[in-house]
Amino acid sequence: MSIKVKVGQRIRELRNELGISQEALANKAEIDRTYVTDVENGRRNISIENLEKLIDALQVQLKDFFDAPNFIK
Amino acid sequence: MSIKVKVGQRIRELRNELGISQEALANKAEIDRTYVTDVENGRRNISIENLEKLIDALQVQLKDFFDAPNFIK
DNA sequence: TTGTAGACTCTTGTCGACC
DNA sequence: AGGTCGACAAGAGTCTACA
Repeated sequence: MSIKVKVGQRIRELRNELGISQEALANKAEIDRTYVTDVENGRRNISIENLEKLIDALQVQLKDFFDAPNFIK
Repeated sequence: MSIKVKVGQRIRELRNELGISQEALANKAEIDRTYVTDVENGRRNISIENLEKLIDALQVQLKDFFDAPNFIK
């Protein structure tokens, strides 16, 4: 499975834990809502700057974002 | 300090620990050497796919790459 | 609320060359 | 070995609109 898909799944997982909509997350992170949809569905190769914004908005540390079974090799 | 700069510093740190050149790292990760230079110097907003390639080539886990003082908030 | 599509701008990422 | 430049194709990221 590609890293894009794994990142998308992890974002969706954390967003659901927070109980907020894609639009609310996009607003918090100050990025486009339709772009969040694409990222969650593994269709975009997100840059580190936008990934950091999303992870901040999800209120986790970068290292904890990647501390999930999917990311371990 | 921007995430681009932090990522660049961390890549350089880990590359130096491995004792390999930018060119050797670029070859291992299958990305362009001049691009590695720019990334290490914090001038490029790298995508998750290329960042994963570099981190693989540096032989660390994603979560360990981001488990450094610079990245903790 | 989420997903998709189209059109758009600007940057990523590659490559060759030179220092 | 590392840094920079210039040119380029490809893709990131935005926005409007509609289902």
